[in-house]
Amino acid sequence: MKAAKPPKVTIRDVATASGVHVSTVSRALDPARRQRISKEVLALVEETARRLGYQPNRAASALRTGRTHTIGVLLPDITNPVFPPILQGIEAAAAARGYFVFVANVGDPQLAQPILARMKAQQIDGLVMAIALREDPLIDFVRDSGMHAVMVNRADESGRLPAAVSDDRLAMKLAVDHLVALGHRRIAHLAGPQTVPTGVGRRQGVEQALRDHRLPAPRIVECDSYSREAGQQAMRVLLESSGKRPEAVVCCNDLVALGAYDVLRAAGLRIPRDISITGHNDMPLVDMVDPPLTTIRLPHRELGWQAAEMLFQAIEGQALLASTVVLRPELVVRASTAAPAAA
Amino acid sequence: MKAAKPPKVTIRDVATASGVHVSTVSRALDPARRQRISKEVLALVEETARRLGYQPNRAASALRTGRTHTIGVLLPDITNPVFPPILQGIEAAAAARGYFVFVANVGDPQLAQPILARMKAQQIDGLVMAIALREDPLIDFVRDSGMHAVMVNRADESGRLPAAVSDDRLAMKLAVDHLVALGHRRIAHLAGPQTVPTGVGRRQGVEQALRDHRLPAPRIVECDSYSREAGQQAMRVLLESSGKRPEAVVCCNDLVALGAYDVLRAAGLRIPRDISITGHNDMPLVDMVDPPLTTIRLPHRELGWQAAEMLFQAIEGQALLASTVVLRPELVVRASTAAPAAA
DNA sequence: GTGAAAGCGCTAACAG
DNA sequence: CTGTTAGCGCTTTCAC
Repeated sequence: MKAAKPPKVTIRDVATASGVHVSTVSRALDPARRQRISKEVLALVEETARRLGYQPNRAASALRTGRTHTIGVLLPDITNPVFPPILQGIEAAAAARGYFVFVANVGDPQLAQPILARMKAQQIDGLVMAIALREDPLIDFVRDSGMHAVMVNRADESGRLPAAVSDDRLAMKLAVDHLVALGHRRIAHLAGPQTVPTGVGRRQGVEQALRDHRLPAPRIVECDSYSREAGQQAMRVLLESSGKRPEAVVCCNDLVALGAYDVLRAAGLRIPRDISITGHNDMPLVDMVDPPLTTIRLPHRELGWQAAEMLFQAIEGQALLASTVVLRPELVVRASTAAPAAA
Repeated sequence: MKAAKPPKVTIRDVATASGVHVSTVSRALDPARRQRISKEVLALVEETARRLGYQPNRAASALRTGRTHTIGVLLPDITNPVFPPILQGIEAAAAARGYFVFVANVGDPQLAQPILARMKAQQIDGLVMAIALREDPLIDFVRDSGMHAVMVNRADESGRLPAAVSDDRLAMKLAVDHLVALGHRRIAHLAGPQTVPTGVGRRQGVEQALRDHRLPAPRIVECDSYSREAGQQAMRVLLESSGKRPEAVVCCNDLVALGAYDVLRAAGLRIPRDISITGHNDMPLVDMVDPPLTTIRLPHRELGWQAAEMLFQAIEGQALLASTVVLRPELVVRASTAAPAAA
């Protein structure tokens, strides 16, 4: 039992009600060119539009102009806490420009292409991609489809698409510098999957930072994924490997660091007394774990905002100011790092 | 420098290429009525459509039919970890039916109405609302606008809109039963804001469960919001109030419980030795805090899925199977609860 | 089972 | 500055 359905009021109704032609109404209601309308008519039209409760029909305008004021966002997993703030940033930028955002979770990479096809059918004006592996053919597919697109969080190394990313190398340098300043020398790295740009970038960041300090190259164990389980497994491998135990471990992200926590605790080692640990992302609640995690905070929301802004620039035909925006991460020192026990 | 823009292929192109009329193509490509087309023509049309790379233009079909295959979702804050799984559920249900989802963060309740107006302009087919206070006029606004809408996570007590919710009373009963079984008698409750349905429901759940055990009514402190800060403040009030210290505290959600942790730790009290704590939501990482939090797990993803399914039923004109779907929460016992130290 | 024709609501030339 | 006209791509009567 719905209430009386509100009678759809169109631009035509507004036109007849205010005694002008539809095209005049169309112009009056478009901010971009209401200036070409006389003050009186403008006021009249706006008034009657409000009075009648006129709501423009975007579907009609989309059909005519080919622009829907809609963008798509492809995420691997909205449940992963790095993505909500990114999405929030995108959404905020979109709202500020009068755009809406379609979100699609692309759990299985296989689904990306069909989802993209459906988004094209919906006539999206542009696309923000937070997925894409290294050398992903999807990027070519997107470019060839002639769609405006940008990447966020994961850079496109080949530069085929604009991107907004955090500086992975700097992030790892911040972690290493901190550990070195505390007096650590034997530093290991639990690296992210080397199939993904961030995995590579962070590993290189650790390596470079250690070189800069003229310290030996880190022992590196690669994780299968950015998960706690993968972190556990990698930490186990690290502990079981020969040689002296590292004094500190730089982890590719917080979940992996927490996986390392699990294994170290099970092995009877204390953090940070026996070993220091750093993460990356500053996920919610990592300040509540035991011990609170020293990590790298990323400007996730800002990343989303910037990516969306770049996209809108492209959509609106302006020259892009930059093809890659790199934002600065920040070190957050907590209790999982300390000077080594024995000098 | 874009690649050559792909020439838009329309239904008309498919028609001429296959030597039939556009309306035939239209029918052939619509699953609902391709049956009225002869096998040969059907095959021919499908083949040429594929060959030309035809993509239907949803904007055109939307203009004609008034259906966009698009729904809107209003969230208070996607950054709050309860919402991503809900959104994921909604999105999955939508994708399964060929719909897309507009997400809007409604940080300030004042923004809800303008956002809604814009969504209407976009011709959304329906709306999932995860916002709405008790007695929220927004609900009337939505109903009066003649839009299909459902609520998720927060119920509409007045029954004006269908809803998918978790059973708040049962959730609190599970927590109380657990604490009573451990031997606790003096149980307090840090309640959620009583302006919000969940805040009221959970409080009533605690009260009822204690009555069921013939135990005294709980001491109750109301939190300003579902945040850690509010939890700290409420716990401080509880500790400073007169009377014997409670043996256990049932918190309205995990963040509030973690706020309680902060204050108890600062006061030199140990959990669970001196006091037991329970949460609600089973947020990511609450199993990693010190001590791991006993809490209530909600079927968030399922909630989103069910809400979306109800919405689609309404959109597609079927009678709703239920006006409120209530799903079962589940107790997750960890280390923040234990028998009281002294019997 | 298929074709013809009209039109959803809006915008973009082109006149005046 | 405003009106006229045409049509975006699709669905849907209504004929045949």
